[in-house]
Amino acid sequence: MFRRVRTESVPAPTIRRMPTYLNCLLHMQAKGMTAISSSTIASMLSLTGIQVRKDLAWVSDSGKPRTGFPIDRLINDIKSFLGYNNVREAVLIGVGHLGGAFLHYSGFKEYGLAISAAYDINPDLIAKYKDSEVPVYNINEIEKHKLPELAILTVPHDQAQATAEKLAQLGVKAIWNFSTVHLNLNDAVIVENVDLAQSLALLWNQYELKRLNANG
Amino acid sequence: MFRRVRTESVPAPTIRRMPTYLNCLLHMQAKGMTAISSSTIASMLSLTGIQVRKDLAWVSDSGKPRTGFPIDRLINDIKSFLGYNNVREAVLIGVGHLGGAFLHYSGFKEYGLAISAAYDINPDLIAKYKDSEVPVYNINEIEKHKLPELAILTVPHDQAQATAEKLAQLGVKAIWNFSTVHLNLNDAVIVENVDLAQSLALLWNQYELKRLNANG
DNA sequence: TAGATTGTTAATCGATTAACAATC
DNA sequence: TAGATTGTTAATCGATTAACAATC
Repeated sequence: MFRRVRTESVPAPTIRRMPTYLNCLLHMQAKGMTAISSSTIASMLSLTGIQVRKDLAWVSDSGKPRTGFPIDRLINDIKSFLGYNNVREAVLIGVGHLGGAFLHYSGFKEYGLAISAAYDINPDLIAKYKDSEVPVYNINEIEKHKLPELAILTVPHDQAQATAEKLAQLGVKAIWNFSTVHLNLNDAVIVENVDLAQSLALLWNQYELKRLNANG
Repeated sequence: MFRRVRTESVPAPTIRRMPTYLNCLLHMQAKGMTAISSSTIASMLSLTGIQVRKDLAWVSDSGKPRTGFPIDRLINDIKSFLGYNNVREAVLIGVGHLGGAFLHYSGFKEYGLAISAAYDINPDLIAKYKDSEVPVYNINEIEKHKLPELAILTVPHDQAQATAEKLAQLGVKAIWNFSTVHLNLNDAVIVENVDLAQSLALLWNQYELKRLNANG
């Protein structure tokens, strides 16, 4: 297991590509491969070998001239970098359509993420998940509980800022924000936004560009 | 309505920020404001005035010295850029947890996106949405239907590539890919990936960095 | 050894930031 | 008019790509 002494921090684009590399490697591992070169990875992911090598150098020193990267070890190095080898607990705030889907979604545990409890303000939704494996509490009770440092925020946009402030007050250190609202919080709290509209905007822009080019 | 003659294309980071600007402006509009300066927008979104001005220059020429940007017109210019003023039809492929949430989600229509039909391979899921407003068909029937050019792909990862190939064959030009698989398709098809693991990786990295700094 | 593939150092490219002239 | 705020042109910063030496 490789751990770089982090004087510089890993570039954000590199971090974003890591789960993609991991996925690709798991696929090749399942196929029985034991080693792979950067250029093979690159061609599978529509990248360049240089970029793959530079990215992987941040998290692993397992690359060997001639043979490339040993898949098992590289997978472990990436998982370790991404924190998948430890379990991180999180609370889920809001169990509407999206939050409800997360409550059922078993995939998070592959990312080392475990939802320990969920909260909502709506008694109907709380009742709906009465028999859920993850307990769903009324948000009024949240102050009675010891919270983990990570929260997943899936509340309607008009409640996002107020809820986030309360979470920060209760000791939450990082918020995975699925509302479209930009949260204004103390710098001590890390916020990562997931906004589908951003992704859709990129898709649409490319689509239109291609259409315009095609039609002269 | 402003339309730049696109010789250069809009930078991706700029495109990604557009929905955030729009959201902020809608908020201020609801509060009764009629004009706003780039630096006010910037302070609300933790950006700089310069960046906001440069971004907005791509989609609007409504900025005026002394008074800033007229909110109504700017909103319209951004909506127009993002394609929210027209309706784009899309098919939804896969109605599991995430796809099911999308089927109910009314928010897409604000983005000018309308799900015209959904498909799945699982008869139980098809039956579950028997009375859904959006019809859910068996994917075996998909070839009988005329498809729109946009597809939302929410199938399990082991079916993603094959399904995408079929969609491409049937004339789909753009795929919004929620599976974690990198799709290898003809260049004619645009693919935009949404991978929660990428976002989680960024969150986690920041969290760890801060923790390491705090603990010396 | 020879040669494929790595990691590093330098060059390029693009986005952000700074400086400032234009203008309502 | 004076001054606040815009848009533009230049400088900086960071990521990607290229060139190449190191090495198994």
